[in-house]
Amino acid sequence: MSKRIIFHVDVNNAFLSWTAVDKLKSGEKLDIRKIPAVIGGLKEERKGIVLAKSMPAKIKGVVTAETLLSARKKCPDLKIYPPTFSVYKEYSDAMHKILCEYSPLVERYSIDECFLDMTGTERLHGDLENLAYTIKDRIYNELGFTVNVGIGNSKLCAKMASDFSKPNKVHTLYDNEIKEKMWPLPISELFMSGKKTTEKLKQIDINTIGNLANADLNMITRKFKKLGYMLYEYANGIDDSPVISEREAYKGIGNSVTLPIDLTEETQILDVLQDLAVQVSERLRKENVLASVIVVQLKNSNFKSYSHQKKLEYGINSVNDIYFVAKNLFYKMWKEDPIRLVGLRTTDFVENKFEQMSIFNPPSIKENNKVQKLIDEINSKYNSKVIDKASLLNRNKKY
DNA sequence: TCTGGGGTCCTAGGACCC
DNA sequence: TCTGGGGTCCTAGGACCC
Repeated sequence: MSKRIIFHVDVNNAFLSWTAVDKLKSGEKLDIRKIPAVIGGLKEERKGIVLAKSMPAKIKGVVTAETLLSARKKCPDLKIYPPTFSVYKEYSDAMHKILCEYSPLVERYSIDECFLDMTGTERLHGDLENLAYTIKDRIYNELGFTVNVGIGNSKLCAKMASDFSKPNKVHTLYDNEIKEKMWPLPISELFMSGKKTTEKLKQIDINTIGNLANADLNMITRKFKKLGYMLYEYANGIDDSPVISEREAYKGIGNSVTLPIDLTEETQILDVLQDLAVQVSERLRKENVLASVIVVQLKNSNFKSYSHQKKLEYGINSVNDIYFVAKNLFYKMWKEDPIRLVGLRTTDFVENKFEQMSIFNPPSIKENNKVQKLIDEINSKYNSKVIDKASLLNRNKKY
């Protein structure tokens, strides 16, 4: 069987590039890619970290994920712009649309990355490396931002290749190039070898991807279990995972929020939890799913995270039901420590159409849901919270 | 460097059943 | 009686990705 040919298209510095392009398009003269600039949260709300940085900011030592405060210390003339996700979605959609012209199999891996399965398209497109350059240049000419294209015989190799050197580059990492191009790289560069795993691998003298590829598989799986097996295969360039063009259904839906100040009062935290229940239940109903596991996560002022979850015998998606379960979880778990982050996640979806009843299932759920759906419809029609829970109205939003 | 928010998957331990 | 071992489910926590 002939080898697959996979492309990985990765937007260079996506958030910053997209903000820059959008500003130019709306008539601004300044290209923020050419000055020290970052995309970051609002620092008054103490959530401020650097999400993306321009090259001039990088040269001054600004790194991703550091606080805006610290970034500004390194670079006093730094310009800070908030992320605008609706704009990012537009550019992401536009790029995806172009890519779909070249292959029927395009996978949206994240907002700024796509995989294309180009296997067997040579007769249509001619030389595929040339095509990669064509695609890259077309995206720049039509949309105004640069991308990297990685080419390989698997998704893993294509992805590793697109990471080689940036920006605006095409790289290959075919199976016969793995030894020469991938094995010399530090182990931290390997997909799925994060900070903790990299540290552990270094402790047993595995410092490069090649070291892992040639290590004893038994020893690796003993120490790292399933992750070890996977990393060993990755280090050898083995990855059969297919390019999947349709988005897989969500396995979980949740929201969390880092608060402007640590909360110490039970009622304040419950208010936040109720807000999250509103958000999460709206999303569940939009996807038309019922969740049977509810997870509440708290992070305290010392950055210690803890969570509690509840498995139900039936699925729920109304605000009242979700908040009820979440509230009970919260009572069980809260240690009366100052809380910095509150999270609410739902997983283990059950089919909405087979609405299950059980003796524990309050009979009001069905009626509740009808009302809830109606509220969703009205709110979406008027694009705002025309109808909301009365208890959410008069609340002190500043916490 | 006083550290976001959206996800997925894995593991270990305990409860419970046979 | 107070002792085994396997299977399954649930829970809490941790690691990784973008």
